[in-house]
Amino acid sequence: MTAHEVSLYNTRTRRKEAFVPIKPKEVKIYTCGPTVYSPQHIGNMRPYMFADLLRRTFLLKGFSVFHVTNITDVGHLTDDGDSGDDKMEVAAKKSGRKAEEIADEYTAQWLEDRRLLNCVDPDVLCKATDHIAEQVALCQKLESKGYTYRISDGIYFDISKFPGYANFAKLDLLKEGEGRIKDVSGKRHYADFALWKFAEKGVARQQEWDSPWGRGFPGWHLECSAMSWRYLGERFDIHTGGVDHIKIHHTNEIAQSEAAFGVNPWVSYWMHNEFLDFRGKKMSKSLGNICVLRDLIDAGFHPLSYRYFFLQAHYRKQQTFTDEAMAAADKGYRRLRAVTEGLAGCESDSSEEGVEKIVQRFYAAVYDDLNAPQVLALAGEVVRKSGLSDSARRYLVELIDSWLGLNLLSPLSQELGKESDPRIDDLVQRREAARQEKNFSEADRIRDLLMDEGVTIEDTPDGSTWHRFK
RNA sequence: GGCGCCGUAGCCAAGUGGUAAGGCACGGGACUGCAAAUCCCUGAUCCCCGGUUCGAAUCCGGGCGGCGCCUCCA
Repeated sequence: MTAHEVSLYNTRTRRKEAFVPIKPKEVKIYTCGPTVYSPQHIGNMRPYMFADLLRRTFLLKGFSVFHVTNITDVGHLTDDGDSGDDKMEVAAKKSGRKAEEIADEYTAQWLEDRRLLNCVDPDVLCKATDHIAEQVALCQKLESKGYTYRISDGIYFDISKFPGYANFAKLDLLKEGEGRIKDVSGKRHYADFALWKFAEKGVARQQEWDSPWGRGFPGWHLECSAMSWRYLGERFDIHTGGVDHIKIHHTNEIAQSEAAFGVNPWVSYWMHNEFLDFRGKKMSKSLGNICVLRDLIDAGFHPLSYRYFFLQAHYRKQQTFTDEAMAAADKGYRRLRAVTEGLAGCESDSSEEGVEKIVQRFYAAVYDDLNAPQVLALAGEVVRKSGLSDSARRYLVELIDSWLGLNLLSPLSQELGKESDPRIDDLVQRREAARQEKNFSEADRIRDLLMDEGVTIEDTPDGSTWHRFK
């Protein structure tokens, strides 16, 4: 335990603040999850690695953590003016498959990528389609309190009934998006948003449900309020997501939740991760410059090298992804781990002089708004420059890795699986024999041969080993 | 047009008032038959101009440049 207090940047107040939980020693976190209509690219994974760090931070602090993440599998329109199509429906139509099938496929991929990136599973992983009743209930609650109105297209939230609407994102409602009101006839203000959309007559939707207002489907913003309500209550500590959600999605969540529950603030701390840039632009599906984790693995990178890459920059800053930077991260990660995995067999000793000082620096960096780059630098210092004994280093690496989540103490070679190939073994042996006879031209010929097919040889005092580098 | 962010060595990046973390690459050295791997050494005064201050990358003003949101996006 340590005296440091956790300091987090709160979007709601635009300041770094000391964290004060609603209930002592407990933290309730809600993370906006993926809309599973397409693959999640590596930029999409940033919010989950960030949320994972946040979760680990509170575990380190000795808090009990309850973490909820949603999966959006209905209602997220292609346009936030409430007039676009549902993304799931569009994807289903395009591929001729069932929306549910598509959702399952991309959910599975997302979960697999999370696992590969060592993101601990949330305590609750909830799908919007499994919580229609909660969404209907929340909409009814808002209706009974007079925050809604009905038009031909659906039930809408009336922002004029919620005076603080523009505060969170510091919106200038007179100037922004004035044209949007045209999108849906009957909307009173362009920023009013759909809580429940009616199914269009004559248009077959795969996803629609009965409700007090007739058949239809929930608006996208509603699910987060409804599901957090069910699992976290009417108020909770931290809500996370990408910066792109501040203006519309989170602003709407706040409006409907504070209106429905009569609380203020609904969420104490709002935390947002910045985007990943790729070739000078943000990586996004609409720009088409995406790259998924599988692509990195196929290029020969270790999946956790991408986590290492992520940890090299602060979550609140745009990070630039380049092939060169990714290769640098992969090299740095493998080198670090090659040293730390050797400590796994050591005793762990925290009593050595100098350990406590590093422990304190570690906590200070973690609790200062999750300063991962500094913690990563500290890990390198411990391993290479601290002058501490192996058992002291083992203690520190274990502690630091409990936050970084880089598997620093497990053997990399074992994890990757030792490849066997008798033909290559034979060539390596023939090269060894040639070297013994000082027939170096033959030895080098064999080495070049192997190099051409992506196999590199390493000579050690105990003989030669080989591995594929491609 | 409105709101917000950013500009630190070749690349990715910490640091937000006291004289620039870390990773990768490059170069030099050790090791090696030569390599590879490994280890050691090595580099920046912080976009420009002006101001505040004993002192600024760090605060203020003005430029230049890049990005994000305001339309789907983490």
